[in-house]
Amino acid sequence: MAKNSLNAGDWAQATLDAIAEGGIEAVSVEPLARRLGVTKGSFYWHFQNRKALLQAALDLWEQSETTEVVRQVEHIADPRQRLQQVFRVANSGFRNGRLSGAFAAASSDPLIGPVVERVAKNRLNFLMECYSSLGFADDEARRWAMFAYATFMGTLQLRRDDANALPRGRTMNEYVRLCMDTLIPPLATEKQIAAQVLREIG
Amino acid sequence: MAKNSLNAGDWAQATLDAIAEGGIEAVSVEPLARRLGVTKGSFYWHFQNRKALLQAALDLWEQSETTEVVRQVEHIADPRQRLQQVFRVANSGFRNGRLSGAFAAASSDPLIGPVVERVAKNRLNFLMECYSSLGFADDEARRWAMFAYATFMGTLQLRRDDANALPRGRTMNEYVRLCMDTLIPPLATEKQIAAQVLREIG
DNA sequence: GCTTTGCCATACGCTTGCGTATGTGGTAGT
DNA sequence: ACTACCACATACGCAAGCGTATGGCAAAGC
Repeated sequence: MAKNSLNAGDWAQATLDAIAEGGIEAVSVEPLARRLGVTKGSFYWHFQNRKALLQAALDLWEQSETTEVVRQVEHIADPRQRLQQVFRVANSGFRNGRLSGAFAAASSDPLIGPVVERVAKNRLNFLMECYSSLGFADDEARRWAMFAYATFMGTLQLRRDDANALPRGRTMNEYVRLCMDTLIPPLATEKQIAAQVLREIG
Repeated sequence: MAKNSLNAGDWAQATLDAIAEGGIEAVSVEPLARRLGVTKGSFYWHFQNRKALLQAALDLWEQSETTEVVRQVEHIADPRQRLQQVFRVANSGFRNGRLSGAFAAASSDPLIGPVVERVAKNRLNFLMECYSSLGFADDEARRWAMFAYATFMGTLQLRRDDANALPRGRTMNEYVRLCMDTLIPPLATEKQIAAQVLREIG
């Protein structure tokens, strides 16, 4: 038995690819089988039904969206640089953006909704810890984390909505820099000083 | 002939409702007919086929997402207050958020993609004009507009992903205030003054 | 070499939804 | 009252997709 035969993981990966292209409605057994060069007989050997396939794809996505992404940035000690890396990782890969959008749009599905909610909570908690490490109090860190999370997700959606609106290269770098400079703010004390100084000037 | 009979607009509205609940795959003739208390015979009297219905729903959405929203805020002269109102309007209505998400997730559809792109361009241009009115140069206004647009859309998605993450009431107001205070920045000259003062202090 | 097991192909019935063709009741006009 | 027409309902054929049942074949084990 060489590696020319498929396993459940191959099906789950192909399912994620299909979802990224065509949304949740693309999770259909026979088209996926044609895509993989086999027939339904193969599928119903590895999975009990369509629902089990969707569950496997969801597990795979949740895994790679938490463990994998966090692992790429946890080695960075400085919270500022870590946040920057999160932003870059979150915006790398057209596929991941479309996957997030597809799952979010289908969150009314009782199988998908809880997973989307857990992933969102995890990412929010991670961002919150970053801002806590920057010295913010809990409630303030939570607000900034939500703000940053919204901007990250919105940037992905902006790329999906109008690919030309987010240009590559220099202009994109300037946009990223603006977001990062704004989303990694001076600490509250520094801000108060600046505000006071501005008042004295004005 | 009283008003107990349907017209094309009723079908388009019901289609938008269905999309907000179940995504694009919910645009199916017979379930929609059952939802409206009629049969397919009614549908194929008002529309040529399913594609025409989707087109009508898209037209209706594009109309209400540009003309309608812009009309709610264009009477506000002050750019700062106008941006605040845009943020509040964009975040009002759970249905509109789910509609945007559903259409964005299905932007690979050749019928949907161009509409989504036009709507995104329109909203971006409107935000750009707001920032231009605040005194920003074109390229800087464009960056801030993209930033604000991403945050608006991301906040909507955050509400969809995890409804509990965006609390109502006081905490929500503080979040909105943080976003607005940050997204409506001091002008470049004021910022430079503040930065210089901070350097002198530090 | 014979059987077993893993992996898949083929064939079938069933449901859902699309599109069409045609029937049908109520209303408006005359 | 008779007709015409609007806004459906009904009935049909068709295709796609799900799930099942069964056949087949190559490698592995003994």
